[in-house]
Amino acid sequence: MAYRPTSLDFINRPNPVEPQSVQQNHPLNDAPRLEQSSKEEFPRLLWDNDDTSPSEERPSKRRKSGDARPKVLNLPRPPAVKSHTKRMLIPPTLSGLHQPPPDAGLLPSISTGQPVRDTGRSLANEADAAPKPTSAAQETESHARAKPSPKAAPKDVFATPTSTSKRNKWSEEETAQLLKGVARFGMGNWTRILKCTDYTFESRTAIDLKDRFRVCCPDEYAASKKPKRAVHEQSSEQVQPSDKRLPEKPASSRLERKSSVELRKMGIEEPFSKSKRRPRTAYSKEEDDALLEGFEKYGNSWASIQQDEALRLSHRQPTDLRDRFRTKHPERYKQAGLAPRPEVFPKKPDRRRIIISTARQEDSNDDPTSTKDASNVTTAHDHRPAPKEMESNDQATSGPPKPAPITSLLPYDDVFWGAPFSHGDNEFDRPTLDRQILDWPLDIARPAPTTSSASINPLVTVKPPVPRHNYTDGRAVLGGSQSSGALPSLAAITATAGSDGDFMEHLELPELVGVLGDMGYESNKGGQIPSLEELMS
DNA sequence: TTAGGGCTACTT
DNA sequence: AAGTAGCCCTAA
Repeated sequence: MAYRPTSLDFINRPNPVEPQSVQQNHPLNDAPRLEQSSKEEFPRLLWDNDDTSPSEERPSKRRKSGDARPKVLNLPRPPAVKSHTKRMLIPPTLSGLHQPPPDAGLLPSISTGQPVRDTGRSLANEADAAPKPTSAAQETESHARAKPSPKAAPKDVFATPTSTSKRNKWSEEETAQLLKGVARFGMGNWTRILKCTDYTFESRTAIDLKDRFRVCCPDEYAASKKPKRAVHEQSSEQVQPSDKRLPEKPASSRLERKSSVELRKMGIEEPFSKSKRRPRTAYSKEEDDALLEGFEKYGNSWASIQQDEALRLSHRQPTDLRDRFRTKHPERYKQAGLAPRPEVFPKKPDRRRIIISTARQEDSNDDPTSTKDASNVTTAHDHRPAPKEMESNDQATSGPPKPAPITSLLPYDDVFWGAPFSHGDNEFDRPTLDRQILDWPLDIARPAPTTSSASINPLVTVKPPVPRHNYTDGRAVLGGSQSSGALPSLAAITATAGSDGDFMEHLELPELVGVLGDMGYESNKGGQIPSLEELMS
């Protein structure tokens, strides 16, 4: 999830008046933090953390990976983010800057003792001022957002360290900004409102805006959610003065509602318009078939597909057809030489645990009863296991719901092989087994393990996860699964060990035996995985 | 007109 | 809260 800066981010910048003198090192690599760096070091660290020659010019290009340098700081790296992305990720080098210094409570507040927001400015005055470009509006967006607005005084967290609540309460003024933005851009254009420099928000996200609007104007929001016809039917209700609405919500949320009088005070005369966004319409099987047929006929000429009357896709925009094909047939889309849909970075996994699920072999993949019931509307993930399917193991039959077993080992996207398995001083870095492995012998219905060993081989019990992410470089392709081209989990790799003798040649992942070796097991005997008893002992 | 990629409603 | 997918924006 995108990092959301808080007021601490601004407050905890190095104090220009009284620099810290306490030595702080990076918790991961013991490198000195930026706070200790001199002014000369600062840009150097930003641009090139290993460059020790001050006279050397800053390189105009990024260095190639082959340009080996001896003193590279081995910092963990965040996921690659495009330069123009709006996600605000703090470089690891700066990771200490958004944490309170150890002596934060001793430092005076940077805000000059005015934690109370300036609420004296009346909403009417605010409304009178038409949304004209302000000085803040003339700044760049990032600048404007990085610099706390004078209207939104930062919380005095140093003076009251215990009051650093995670709840960022909406002020009247901020709410007025939001409502004016909605009146201007329409409901649904939350990001646009957020980006607009005419309005200032306190570290809000687009979802925050939507949530706040839903609280303040629940009827308008609800009306905007209804289908178009229903919205028209509700039009009289929509223009009804909001202070006469029937109370359906608890009193607490009613207090937040904005009456039409209040809205008028803010300069909002017209009822809120809905976002111009078209309603979502799922694709039918007929449309998908026609689209596939059209693609085979016209290729990526989406306009041609749309205009072909025989395909009956004229109600879809060419771009929509492209979008649908990209989602529905990613492989074919890729084969056409087109870039796949940009990947959304998954949540950072918890690498403290390696969970081995006790998924049964018989309920894997081939069980048609466990698949999500097919609806008329097809989706692009039809070939994937639905979440319900993953939970359809015997553990889910009764009793309190257990957390769904995680069927992949060592998620690929955050593998940091250097430290966790080599640092013996942190037990949380060590792999562990899920307790559900202990249920395995109780399952009498289970077929005998494929190994002849009398001991339980936990790795045989691993349910190979269905690949979810495709990779085009083929660096991690198992056996014959070339077509999917997906990076398998370690579970999938180990489960197929022995059936495919040379699979290791295609992998860049570390061998499991190496991992086990770091746990204290000697590098294996002939590729044998240690038994559960050995692992548990 | 298309490609690339972001936004957001909706579902789980 | 996270994932998915339909819609949207914008550069080329």
